[in-house]
Amino acid sequence: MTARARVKIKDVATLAGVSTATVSRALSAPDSVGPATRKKVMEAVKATGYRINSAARDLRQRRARSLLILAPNLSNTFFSRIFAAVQEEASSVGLTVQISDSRIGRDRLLSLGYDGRADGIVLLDGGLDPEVVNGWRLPLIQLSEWNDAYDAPRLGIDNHAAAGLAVDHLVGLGHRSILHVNGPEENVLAITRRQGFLDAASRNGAEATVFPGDFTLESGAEAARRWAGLDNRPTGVFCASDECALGFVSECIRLGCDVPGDVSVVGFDDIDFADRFVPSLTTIHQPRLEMGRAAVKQVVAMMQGTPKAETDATGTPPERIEATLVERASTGPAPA
Amino acid sequence: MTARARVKIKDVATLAGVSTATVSRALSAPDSVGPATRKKVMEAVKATGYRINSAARDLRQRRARSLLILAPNLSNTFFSRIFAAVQEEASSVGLTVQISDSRIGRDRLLSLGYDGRADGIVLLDGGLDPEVVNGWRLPLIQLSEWNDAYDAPRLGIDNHAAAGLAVDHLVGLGHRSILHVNGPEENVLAITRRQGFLDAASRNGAEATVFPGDFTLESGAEAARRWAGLDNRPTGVFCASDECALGFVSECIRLGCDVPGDVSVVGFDDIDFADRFVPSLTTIHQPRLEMGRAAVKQVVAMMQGTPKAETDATGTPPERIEATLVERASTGPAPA
DNA sequence: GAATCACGTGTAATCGATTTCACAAGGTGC
DNA sequence: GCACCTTGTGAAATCGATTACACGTGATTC
Repeated sequence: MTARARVKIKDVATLAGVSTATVSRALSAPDSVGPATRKKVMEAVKATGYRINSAARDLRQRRARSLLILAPNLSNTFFSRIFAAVQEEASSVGLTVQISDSRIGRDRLLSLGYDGRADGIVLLDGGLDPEVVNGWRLPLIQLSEWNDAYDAPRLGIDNHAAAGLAVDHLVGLGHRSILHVNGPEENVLAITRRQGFLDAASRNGAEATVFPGDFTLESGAEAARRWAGLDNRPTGVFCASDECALGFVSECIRLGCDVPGDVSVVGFDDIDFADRFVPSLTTIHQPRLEMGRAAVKQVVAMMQGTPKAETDATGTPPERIEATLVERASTGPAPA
Repeated sequence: MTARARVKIKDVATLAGVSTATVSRALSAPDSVGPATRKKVMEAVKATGYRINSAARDLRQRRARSLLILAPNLSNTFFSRIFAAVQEEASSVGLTVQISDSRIGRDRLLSLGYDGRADGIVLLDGGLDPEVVNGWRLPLIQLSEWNDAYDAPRLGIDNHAAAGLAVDHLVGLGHRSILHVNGPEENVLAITRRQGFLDAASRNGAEATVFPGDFTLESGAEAARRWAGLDNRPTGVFCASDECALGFVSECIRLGCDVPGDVSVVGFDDIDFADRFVPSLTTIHQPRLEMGRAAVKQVVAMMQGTPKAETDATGTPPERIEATLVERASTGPAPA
């Protein structure tokens, strides 16, 4: 409550009549000091309103009790729930969270993982320069997106198989010609989903078409206009993201087509609006809460020294988290 | 590139044949060392791959070059764009960003603003214990939400007036009976918007009704069901948030009502989906990018020592950022 | 030519914690 | 009653930077 100068451990020590070493121990390992001393210290702490100075502790302990989250676009709605999960889990084990757009300058980026402010990284971007990523000597986990050139474990759903779920669902409803609205060309997720789409279509003997896209609402709308102009319109559509799917559906409705009467649309991610949109969106559900939590748990495990041999083996199979298809109102039987 | 132990300033100094003081100066104030020395140092830095240890620098300089953002719910789509703006602006002035849910435990929260890890706070939550907030002795700005008990400047739109815009718009379209779906009882934004709604309705001589809500999609849907059960349904609806409005509209459509044919709906915030929803949502636009940027600029100014007298004057009028009404497809003339 | 100044640099103190090491006091075992 | 733990504590080194202060050099001023 004292509004004077910052109180430091020395002040607490003086007030309690002990040494700073004892105060430090009383706070970080209460069992290592005598009960009477502990009580005196705690009282002095309370009386002075002492709060530790993290910089000093971080310096001495050479760690920051902090995690860094990097994502290519902080305003992306898909990420926000992951941020929340990561922050929650991190906070529960006493770690603070630093967040940054991963598309800041190369040098700034390098510094982030190098300045000792974080002691673990959750990376949601597979598009960074591998040299930068591998240059960091910090426990790091790739979440959702990945890059084979990164020398770090990954965590996420099986995107190839998930795309298959979408195709199987559409085929099961009788759709024989299916369109895929792709994500950005160079994005691993997009590439994997696209391949999963093609493989599943071929496995099911369905006709497959692919339109370019970039995960955004606009690209979905654009694809819808292009789709509307086709002679033989595919009756089933699998979009590489929910935003794209929502854009597609909106534009269809605007163009006077009925969803799912004229065309069935499946999205990917199950973002918050997916079930509130009209029609609600059939989509691939990614358990983002679970993903965020698992990522933190794994980074923390690495921080606590999982044997190096295990963590930096490039061949480590990615940890898999189950994705499921949620059937909603944007898909229905193929029109006759 | 050397993969050996972390290199420190001493190593650079040795390699360059100068003292650590000179290295430090060469890096932080290049003009203060001779050109030849500077060159030697820079080369040594490059050769060793030296990166500063922030903990050491933070300790010595008693600052962290870091901003803390606090929001009541990190996965809220309204905030994500603000986060992005804050991060971008902060990064551009060399600050890193720490993020946390503001509804973590009181003690953890206190520590966040007290442990020297941040030297400025952007607070997006008006519902915290004022004792905690005022206990922090850090430049702090209230963004979007505010609390009169916080002893800190605020930044945001004029919510009272903005609600008026919504009402005026509906009245202008001929609606005489208007429903407001409120936000959480104790939330300042909700309270202010509600009051703005009531005042504007009375000023316009329109009939006003208020339903409870909590900003969520579900509460909007719930309100729609309740609205549908009324004998004399208001024809205009003003929701305290876009999510709520989207929930309301979705549910209306589900119930077979036409928007805006049977009922016109106005939202608040202009989140990303607002213009993609079908029908696209008429809403109050909050310039979140601008808000985030302005907040950072102001905190930074405070950090650099705007005279105390100015920054902690409780009577400082809140900085105002202009909100506008965006007319889209969810509102139309009142049915005859 | 003495006094003064500007400039570049090094030495050492400093930031505020943690942790190693040493040691005193009291308890055990034989 | 001696050797040997165990426990609790303090003194001082340490983490890795920044910076106050002092000093040497050469230029400027009168």
